[in-house]
Amino acid sequence: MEEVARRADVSRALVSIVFRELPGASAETRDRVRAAAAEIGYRPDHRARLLSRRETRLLGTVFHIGDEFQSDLLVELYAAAAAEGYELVLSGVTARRTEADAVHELQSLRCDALILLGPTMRASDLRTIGRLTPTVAVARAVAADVDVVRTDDVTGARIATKHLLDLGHSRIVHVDGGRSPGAAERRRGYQHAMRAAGLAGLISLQTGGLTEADGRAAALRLLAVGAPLPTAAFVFNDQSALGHVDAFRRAGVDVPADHSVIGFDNSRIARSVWTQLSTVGQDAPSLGRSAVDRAVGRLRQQSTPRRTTLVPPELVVRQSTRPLPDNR
Amino acid sequence: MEEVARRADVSRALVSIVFRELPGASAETRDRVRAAAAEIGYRPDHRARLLSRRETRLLGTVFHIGDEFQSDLLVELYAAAAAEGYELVLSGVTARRTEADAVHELQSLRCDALILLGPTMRASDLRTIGRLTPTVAVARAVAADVDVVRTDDVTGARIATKHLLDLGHSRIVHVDGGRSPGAAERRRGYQHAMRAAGLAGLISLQTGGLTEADGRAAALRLLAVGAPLPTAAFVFNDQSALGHVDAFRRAGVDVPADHSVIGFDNSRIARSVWTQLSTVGQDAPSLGRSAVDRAVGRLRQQSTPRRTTLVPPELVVRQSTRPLPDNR
DNA sequence: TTGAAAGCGCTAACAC
DNA sequence: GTGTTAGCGCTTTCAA
Repeated sequence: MEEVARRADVSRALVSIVFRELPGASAETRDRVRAAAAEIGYRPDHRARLLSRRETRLLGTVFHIGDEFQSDLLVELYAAAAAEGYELVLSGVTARRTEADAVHELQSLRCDALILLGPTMRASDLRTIGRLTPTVAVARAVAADVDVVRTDDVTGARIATKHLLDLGHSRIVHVDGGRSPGAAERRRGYQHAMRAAGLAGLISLQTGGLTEADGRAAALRLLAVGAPLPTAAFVFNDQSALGHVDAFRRAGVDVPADHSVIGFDNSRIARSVWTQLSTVGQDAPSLGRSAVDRAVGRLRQQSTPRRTTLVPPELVVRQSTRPLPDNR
Repeated sequence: MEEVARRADVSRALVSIVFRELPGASAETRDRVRAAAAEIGYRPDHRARLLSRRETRLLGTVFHIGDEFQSDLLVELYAAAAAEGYELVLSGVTARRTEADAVHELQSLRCDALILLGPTMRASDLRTIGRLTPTVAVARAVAADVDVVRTDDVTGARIATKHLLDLGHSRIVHVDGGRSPGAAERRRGYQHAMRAAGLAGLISLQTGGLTEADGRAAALRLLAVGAPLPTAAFVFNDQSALGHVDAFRRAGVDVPADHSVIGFDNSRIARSVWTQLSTVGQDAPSLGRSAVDRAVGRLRQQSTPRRTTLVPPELVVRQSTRPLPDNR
């Protein structure tokens, strides 16, 4: 820095001002300083900067490595953070690196706030973290006293069911997510939609889960009961929906001609030409923006009450859902 | 730190020793210090630590957010780095955040070495980076003067082709990756294997690419030519292979009964029950370990010549490849 | 715009 | 084991 100052023939303080983009230097001087820095390849030392600043302007983000949807979120978080003048610091969770490990790393960096993607830790641990640092939990309902930003699962399930209803279906089964996060909400949304359509009597729930195997098992149970089969199914998530479709097809049922299926998540596999699965997609851009907004908002105004932000999901119609044939 | 020292009734220096796990403190003292730290929730300030250390013991890692395989690598890198006493710092690339941006962040943190996953930047830029900081490029062949750790594509292609040959096939087509990274090597491996089997005359190449659409287009071209169709295909990657399979099936060809297909990458979609694609998998654990070993090795011994480490891939047999029926 | 001074919370080196 | 000193490379504050 000293060297840059010397070359640009200004003071060290001025170099600092230029690199922090603060007022107090003429455009001409800024150019001169930047040129001098470029000459010797100077780049401000981030470590020193962090240490000396009162606030780090760091948003620590914990994510689960390999999670497809969290990747989408990270993309949005990077953009939103930059727009707010904050920097994102990533800390990944793996089988051998716990969420607690990841959080500790970020805490020791003195991040101003923490954004936790799909945290699975105990509510009490979350609360402890939240007391120390402003914390936003994303994409998971948690009972701890922290800000939460997540998709409105009830609405999502209602949208999915409504889509099938609009296509003329009435014998619609819901293969649920068992005890998975969000499963209760999606059951509720399905039931609401059915009741709203005056089809309370046709509400039909099958216990499912997160995996293809879960979807397959539930489908086999349905098929074992025999006719009348439901003409449509709303399945907890895309993975399970694929198992469901596969089981129905193997049993000789034409999907979607004789049986429509809609999933949830808009995961990558649902987009493949192989599957072309209709589904409900989470709004990653909104979730990302909201998460950063909440974090930054709390930093600006400490006393805001913690609250949950619900982001509505959107219907994604592909090839696995069709109007009910006239003869059914 | 001062406060911890006071409570544990030791000097600040001792606290430092305990937290760095250096020799020079009795077990009893260590316990006392740790207890005192826990009492007040003390955790060493990472920023200060980084600033004062001569070496940061940081391995900066640039990865492309959303890339499935790079996620697998990150998991291994975290483990390998920890084992070597280094810390991993992640910096993600998105549509709006370039590799250069990601690298700059890591440089300003003064990472001891850089690990770049699948770098797509120009060789000259890579060279510039490599001159400043020890750098390892992973999973991509680059002509710059940096260390490279990548899968042995030639061997992988040979293994895939050999698998088909072992099943009795001889009319084996290779749908290649066009100008994609690795495509030339895989073509070479295929040709080697065919020649080694005395089938040079049956070598058949189709121009393909990275996507399902590419695989489909190549398949349609093959189908248009009419019989005799190849009885097996080795396709550049899993995605393209799925397009290939889909096109053949739609044309009434039974895969795998009448046409075996093997892909490359062992991507998540290949593992799905839907696809059950035989493929060639990159050895993520070895690649990750090798990358860290190279980086750390160079830090310990600056003068090591730069070199490329080739990691052999492995055959993954699933349901898309079958022995050649006797009547063919 | 400048210059000076203090400080961020550690590590490192050394004498004790 | 202790205590001291000297940084690490910035930001922050203040008076000029």
